[in-house]
Amino acid sequence: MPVTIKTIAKQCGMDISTVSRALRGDERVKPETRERIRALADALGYRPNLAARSLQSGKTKTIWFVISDLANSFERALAEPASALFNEKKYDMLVALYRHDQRAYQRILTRLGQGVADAAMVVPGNSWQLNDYEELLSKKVPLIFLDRYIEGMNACVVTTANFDSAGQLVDMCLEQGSEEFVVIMADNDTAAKARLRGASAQLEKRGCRYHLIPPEEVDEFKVNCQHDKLAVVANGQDLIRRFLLANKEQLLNRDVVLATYDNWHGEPDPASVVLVCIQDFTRMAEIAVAKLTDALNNPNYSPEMEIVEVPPREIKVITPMF
Amino acid sequence: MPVTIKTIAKQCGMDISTVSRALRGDERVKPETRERIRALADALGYRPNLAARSLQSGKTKTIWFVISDLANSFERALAEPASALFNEKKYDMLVALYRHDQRAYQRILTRLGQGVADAAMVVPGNSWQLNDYEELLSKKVPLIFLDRYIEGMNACVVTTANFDSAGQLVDMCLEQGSEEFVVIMADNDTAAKARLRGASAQLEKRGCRYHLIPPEEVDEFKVNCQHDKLAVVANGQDLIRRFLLANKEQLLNRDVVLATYDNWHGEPDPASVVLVCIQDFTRMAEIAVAKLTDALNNPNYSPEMEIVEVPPREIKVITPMF
DNA sequence: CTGAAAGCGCTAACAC
DNA sequence: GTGTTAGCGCTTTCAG
Repeated sequence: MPVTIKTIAKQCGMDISTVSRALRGDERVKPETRERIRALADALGYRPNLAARSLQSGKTKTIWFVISDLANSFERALAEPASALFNEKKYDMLVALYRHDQRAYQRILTRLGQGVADAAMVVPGNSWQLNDYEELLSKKVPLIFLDRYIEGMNACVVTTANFDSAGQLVDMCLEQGSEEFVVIMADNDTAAKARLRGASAQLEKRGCRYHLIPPEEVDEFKVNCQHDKLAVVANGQDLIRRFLLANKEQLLNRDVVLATYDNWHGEPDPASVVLVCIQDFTRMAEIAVAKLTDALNNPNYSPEMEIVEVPPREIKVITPMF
Repeated sequence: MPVTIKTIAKQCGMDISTVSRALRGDERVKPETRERIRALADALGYRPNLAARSLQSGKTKTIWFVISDLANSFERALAEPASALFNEKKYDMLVALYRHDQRAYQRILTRLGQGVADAAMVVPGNSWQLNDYEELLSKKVPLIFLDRYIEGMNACVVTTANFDSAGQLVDMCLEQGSEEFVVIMADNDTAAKARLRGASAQLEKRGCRYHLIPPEEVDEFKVNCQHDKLAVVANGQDLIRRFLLANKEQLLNRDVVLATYDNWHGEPDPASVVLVCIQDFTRMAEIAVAKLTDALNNPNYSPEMEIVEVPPREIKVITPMF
């Protein structure tokens, strides 16, 4: 039998309400009895039943961080600082995975609607609909979107300054001498869209020749370069590698610069330089957590559209080690 | 006001108990009324309150997957299949991070003791103590350890066949012609220990010259090679790269083979070949989930020491792309 | 087939 | 300073 406040009450001949008060540090309980009760609770290994507490209070002191999977460094880099920050504010943060699975994701939203968490941070999939969230919005579950968001949705969004950073990457490639560009970018979510627009806008502005490759075609697309110095800009190392593989011959005698986001593993080969735009995960986590705790502390919270753009932390320049 | 079974009961003039039964598909409710009630519940957007349900039942239908952070591919690769498998069995799986932080980890164990989850899968940190778990063990919370475990603990463990796989890697390096080995491996957890033992045992058996480098020293350790064909065996790409960096000069004119676990990003440079032992994450997840659901369905479950060793899925051979 | 009632563990308004 | 009581939403006997 688990130890409840009732057990404790019996053992020390007090009423359960006194025990409850003592354990939660209510001023009205006489200091001695409070200590006596606490000591007893400790001795018995008492643990408050969270289900009961949350049934009573309507709160869980839990936040869900809803993401597709753990493949993307963005989500991963965010999870750790966010969890630490929530812990400081006496919340537990848990990661829920929807695995690119519509059913799993509906299930998570349903759970949130059932009050498993007091609020949620979400990195949505790119086919998600506004009306999936209607229930949560109407229940006023504080919600914050990270990186990308659902268009038309009334919620706070924390995202990297994607348009600007893509332009910055283009300019840095130019500084490295690039004369022609390959841009491999999707436009299936708001973050990708902004990057794509940012890169193209800058390239137009600089009057550069460039090729736009949709990620689906990267394995077949044969690029037709006119210049010797090529830059490849893409969302992630994997896309770049697949492009390079598909265009091996073209690239053998060319000077290549690569530009991407978040991560580069290993040598720059076959490029001379890799530029990596590192997003400011810590800052984004801080902002998201602050916004969410504000909402939680605000009794008449109501969702409001707001987009917070966080500039990248740095653009890392990776050169060969060997 | 949220919709409860009471709301529904009032609206259709039935008792709450009937509504409860109808919603959970109890045979005793007349099919018509059952449908009527269900339709009404749907229309009102009823969502069962999980806190209430779990207070009543003592169950949460939730599993926690407790890991340090999302940096290791092992934990990440496990999370997705495990979460899918649990969903199939009507459980929600959530990832809890302890961030290499003793307090965070204690907090998680406390929560588990408070019944936030019906069971947990744990990848423990390497300084964890048996007595941290006493409470959970005594409360008979089903627990399963993955990859590594707490020595002396009465719990089921699912791990890769680390001893054997390390030996296999050594042999495959030999097949590639390696004549001398560098082994960079820690011995601070049971999995690392097994790999270290496995590699050394095989090297002894084959009579190979080898150097053992503790990970802490990898950045300074200057290896003194006698042969031209060197193999570097380590837990992870990062350690290997740091070793290579620290021993650049030594390696310039040597033929190098690298061997590691789980992942290799990018080109093999400066090696000719990288051997990557891929653990069988799906299989491990399957076993862990099966064991755990068995325990959950077993009314008189009691923890029992058992180590399940899963052979690696494959040893991938990575050769240069360019 | 349905209703009445107890109770899961805890909190909080209200007594005294 | 402490006890009494009602109730959070749901499940589950037990009656009828």
